[in-house]
Amino acid sequence: MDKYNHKKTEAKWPDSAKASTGKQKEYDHSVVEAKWQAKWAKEQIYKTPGTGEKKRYVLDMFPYPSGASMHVGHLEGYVGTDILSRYFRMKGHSVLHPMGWDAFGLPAENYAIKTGIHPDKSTHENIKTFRRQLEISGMSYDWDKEIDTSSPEFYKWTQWIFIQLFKAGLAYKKKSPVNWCPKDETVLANEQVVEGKCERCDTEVIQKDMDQWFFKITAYADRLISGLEKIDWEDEVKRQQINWIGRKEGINIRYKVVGSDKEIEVFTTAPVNFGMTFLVLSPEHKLLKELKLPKAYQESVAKYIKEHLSSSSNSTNVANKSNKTKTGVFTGLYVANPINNKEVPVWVSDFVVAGVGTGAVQGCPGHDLNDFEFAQEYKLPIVRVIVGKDGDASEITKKDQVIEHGMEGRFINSDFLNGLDFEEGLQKTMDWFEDKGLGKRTVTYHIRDWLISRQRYWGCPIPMVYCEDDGWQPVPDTDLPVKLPSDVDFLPHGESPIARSETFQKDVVCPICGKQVKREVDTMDTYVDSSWYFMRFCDPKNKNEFASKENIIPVDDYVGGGHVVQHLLFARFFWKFLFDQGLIDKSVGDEPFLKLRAPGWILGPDSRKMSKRWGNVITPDDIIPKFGADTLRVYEMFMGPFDVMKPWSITGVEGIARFLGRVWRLFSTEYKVHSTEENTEVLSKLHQTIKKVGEDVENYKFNTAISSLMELVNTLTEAGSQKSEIRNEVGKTKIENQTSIQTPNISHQTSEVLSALARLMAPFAPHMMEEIWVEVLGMPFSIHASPWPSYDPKLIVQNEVTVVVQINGKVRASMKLESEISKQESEVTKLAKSDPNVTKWLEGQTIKKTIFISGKVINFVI
RNA sequence: GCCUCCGUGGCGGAAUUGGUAUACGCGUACGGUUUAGGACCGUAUUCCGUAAGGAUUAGAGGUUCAAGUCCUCUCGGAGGCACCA
Repeated sequence: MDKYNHKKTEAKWPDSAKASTGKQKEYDHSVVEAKWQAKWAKEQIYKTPGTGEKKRYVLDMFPYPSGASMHVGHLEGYVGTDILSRYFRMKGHSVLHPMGWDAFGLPAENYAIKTGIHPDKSTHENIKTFRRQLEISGMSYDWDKEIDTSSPEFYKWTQWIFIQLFKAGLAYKKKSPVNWCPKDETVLANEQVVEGKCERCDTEVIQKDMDQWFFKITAYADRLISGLEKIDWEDEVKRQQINWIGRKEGINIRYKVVGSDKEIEVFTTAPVNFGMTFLVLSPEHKLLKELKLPKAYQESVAKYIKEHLSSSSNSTNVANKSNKTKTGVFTGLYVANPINNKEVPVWVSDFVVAGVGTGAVQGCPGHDLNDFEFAQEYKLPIVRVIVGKDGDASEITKKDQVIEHGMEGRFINSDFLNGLDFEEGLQKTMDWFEDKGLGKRTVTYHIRDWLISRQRYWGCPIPMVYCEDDGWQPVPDTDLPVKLPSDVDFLPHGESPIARSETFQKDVVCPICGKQVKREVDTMDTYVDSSWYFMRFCDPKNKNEFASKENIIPVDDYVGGGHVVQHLLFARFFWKFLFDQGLIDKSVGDEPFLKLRAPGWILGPDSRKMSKRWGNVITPDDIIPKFGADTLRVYEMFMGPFDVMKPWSITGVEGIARFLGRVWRLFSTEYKVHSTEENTEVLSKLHQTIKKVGEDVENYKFNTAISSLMELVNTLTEAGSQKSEIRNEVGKTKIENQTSIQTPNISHQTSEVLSALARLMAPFAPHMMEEIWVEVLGMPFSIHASPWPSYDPKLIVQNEVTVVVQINGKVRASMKLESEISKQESEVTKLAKSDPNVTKWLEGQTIKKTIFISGKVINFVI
């Protein structure tokens, strides 16, 4: 603990500048940062330009303003997008960089239950804290575009979009088994159930039959997969989305139950029907109630069903059962396999899940691992119909002999399929069933329709009324928004607290017949708000539309973590829907987030996740008063790659503070480059850095951008100190005494270098660079509105390069050569052979081969 | 169980298409400066060795003139999916 209690010790910062010379102007970050933050706000320099050729939308996933304030980990993504925004503004783009609040949500309501403080009040207090923390961090948000999902101006349009979905047949109310969290007393979407538990409170989720609102996201399943090809996201995230959607092509086959007129339909992706030896129904299967079982089996089957009826039949996120041995029971029934006219037994087992496919599976144990395990457990026959690439055609008795779909193989023991390739044979089998009218090719999905009803208060009211004559009707546009009532008690009673509001149901009439009706009392999942907020940012004050068509643009750079499946999938669904409705311009495309990056977590100094529990939470308020926002920003970006986890280090922060101190002194000390040689070296370094920083920023490689800036600063400092040494000898003057920045005296040549350096650093350390720009370099306000430096490719080329001499691949010497010479093999060979280190190794040897890599390496093989 | 990504000094981490491994920063040591300092400046710092030299990117093999980078296996870590038919 003591190592990290920097809060307690009075920091000695920021008096570094004053220390080295009594005359130098001090850099007091608290004064400078406050000064420029006020000026930037007053001059509105971050206002989104109304017009502009090169529009660029840079967005953070907006935060939920929780009671705990922001910590330095939250800031990482915000600093990244801030650097991008500042960089693109300097590059001449019209940047839209807004911020807002995902203000509805359960924690505020739970807090209200505990304390009696209204969610509206606590949420807005939290927003104030969050906004202040962002402002003192020097963020360049256009605050004119700020939005708050809990404001009626915003949720009016959430409701309006709901109604559009309803009118398009994509919002519907249906009674179905749903995930119910007994602690939060609300239903949850499948996406919000993690390992059978509530995502928020970790309570075991139970199943309940309830009448709920759904959005038909399944209608977009295919497009949600195919659209991923067009966008720049991490492959990992794309894969997770594809996985969640879970598209599978296969066939539904109907089997006649022997001695009955009933049929059982199974879904399979791999109909290896000559290897089918049984059929399995899930315990929930409807037919089990309809079929007449032989007496001898009735009792055991009923008992099995009772014991193994899944507690969460609808959810595919059921509790972990996969490691258990499979159980099951024979029903006494048989079905006929038409392809070989064999009868196979029908079993019941809970390894077959009701919600997947048809809830019934054909058992082909030779070629499916689950079927194999089941067959082994109950001594059911195992027939081999595929030979894999190992050529083994013997009886299958071991797990690793099972050749599954997707592996290489050829058919055997399968009549007309014999000799066919695995995949080809499956297609032939499907053709056979389709021809006979016994089956039909189908596509199944893992994704379910999105359940959006919540029995909670602090959310957007669902704008629907129920009329006994006309059914569910949307509230007319002119009556929107349906305002959230304030006269409620928050204690949950298994229904929405709004149900107990006296004002909410007052004078509500059916828009069709005018009869007195009741409003829907449930609210929407907060993911509905976040599914379209980024569109509202394009036109946040529009009173007539959710956002006008000409203003909506997709997000170019979207930064945020988590929510990989939920938010990103839901938001893409909304965008595609509104796009299809013609409410988004066709030219901008049907994907909302063109590039997506997730910042890695910042861990505590103890390498544990920051949390109150470990006492390792560090907030911007712990750092900024002592080190300044610039130090915090540069440190967070320098820590490591943007997208990986990394631990906080207070000595690392101090290192950055030292670096910025060096930068300040570099500018505030008279600096000149004298000889031509140093001059070109410095210029070459500068132009290399301009190129590298630009490229790195665009690729989110902020850590290496900063290290190259450090190298440039080191080069400049060295060049400066060489000059000072000369003066020391000649003029016998001490460096410290000769400088003062009161009247900057900077040569033309130098100011070009320094002006470029200041601009390169401006996105990272905006306050100090503004101070340097205006007060030291005497340039007009603001550095953040000045153009990004451009580089000259000719100046990047170094005139001296190092060529390495290898013997058998081992480095034996290196030579500094002029660039031109380093490209000539004969010249380099001659020079290399004359190097004493090389001759020593080559003595008495014959060179078998020489490999020459122009300008880099010459390798002699002996 | 399956899939994906990752493993580089005391630490965080750099390294175009295979072409000087350890950039940059932290820490440490010594020296300087200062009334003093946890500030600032300088030098050193992968390991072994006085040196010449040798070893080194989790471990073991392989391809290559040349491997942190490509291939195979093993170990370790992170994440995702998890009876998906």
